[in-house]
Amino acid sequence: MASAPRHRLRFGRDRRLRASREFSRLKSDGQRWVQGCLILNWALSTRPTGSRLGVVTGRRIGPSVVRSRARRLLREAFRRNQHRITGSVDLVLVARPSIAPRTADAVERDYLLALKRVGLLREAVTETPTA
RNA sequence: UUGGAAGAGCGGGUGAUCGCUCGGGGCGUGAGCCUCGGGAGGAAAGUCCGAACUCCACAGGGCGCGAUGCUGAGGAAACCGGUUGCACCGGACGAAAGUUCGGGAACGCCGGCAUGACCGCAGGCGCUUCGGGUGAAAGCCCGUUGCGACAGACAGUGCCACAGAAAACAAACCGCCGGCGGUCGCAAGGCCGCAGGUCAGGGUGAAAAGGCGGGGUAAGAGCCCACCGCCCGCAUUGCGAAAUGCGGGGCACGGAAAACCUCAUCGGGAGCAAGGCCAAAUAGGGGACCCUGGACGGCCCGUCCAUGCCGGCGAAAGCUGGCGGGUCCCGGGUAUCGGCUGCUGAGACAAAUGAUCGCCGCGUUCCGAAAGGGACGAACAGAACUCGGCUUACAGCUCUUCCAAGACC
Repeated sequence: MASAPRHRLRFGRDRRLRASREFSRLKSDGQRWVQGCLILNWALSTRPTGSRLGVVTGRRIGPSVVRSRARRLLREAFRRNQHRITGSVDLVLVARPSIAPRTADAVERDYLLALKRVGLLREAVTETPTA
């Protein structure tokens, strides 16, 4: 019955980082962890409305179609697991070139492992809800 | 049927769950929620050409720079105007399906409508393949195949590797020819040497300085002649590229114009990070330099226009100070990838168009006698103002035409 009161997995504009200075702030002042095909930059946020995400896909990971796919996969990993983050955090996911051949499942595993290593992952009751 | 070439088209479908984005409608004090609808490509790519749109600049001439280059007649979209009036919205009628009226403006149609290193069509010229005709041959003619960014290499400057004696005001290696000297020989003549003549022959080369036949000559040579080719001029025909004819020239003319260049035609510049509006303002601090500047944004020329106001000195010309003006630098202000717009029947601005799963279809392969089942795979690639052309990338599939091979009748 764990899925009955399930939170919505929305990802609207208020859940994204949109200002350039916020990206710069996280890059200079935030914490940093490298895991597999991604780099995690994060900092605790004072906003009460929930964690926010920004995605960086540089030109060196491939042509436009590869960059778009990487951005969507990273965004999807955040969206599906947004309620498992402890507290309110601003985080930036930077794609690395090795993301290109990976499946969505593999990207999500790297993402969750990175969150776990930096202590942002809530180990709670939703560990294995259904499957 | 298989394979190949050319051309054209397609570039998986469908459903569920969770999401994104834009617009319409509804609910909510609000955050927001619900619902309906739209949401990547044939190349969205490269940015090679052009158009549209926007701003800036703009009396004239010359130089320079860039683009184009056989001829003729055609062919586009965005955009603008007109017409029609789809989606959608509103009103009326109706039980409903729907009908009708108004708004709306896409696709389409007509016109504005041009240009190209674009697309085919028709033609000219040059080279080329094959066949035929003619001729002693060279060549010429007819048909045919393919190719040509196809103005000029007798306006000029420069370049042409290697080989070769010589490579563009040509050239003498071998050979050929006569003369002189020596030598041998009875002689004809042979051999050696010297200074010459010569380009018919050999050899090198992508190319050897018109071809071929005859005359001529010591040998030769357009040295002379016929034919052919080439160049120049004129005439005729054709819209034209050109063709044909006549006359003249003994030939002076190799390649490359994608080395420079010459000729002809055309050409303002920058681009949606264009441009407009908003905030704060009839705001505005400091320093340096200048006072002739503009037309001129590459350079030059002549020409034209304006060259202000106040004060001091001076008879005036002029000098000088201030106001003012110009250029550059620093500072202040602060939203700094600022907001709105441009901007869309996809329309964002850290940038949506997605993720997962199921079924069907397609291809390869495996198991199976078959029915069927399993595994794997599915290209190139992602809009940012719009449009047309070009180029490049692309798994697989479909259609048309042609070619080759095979099978059957």
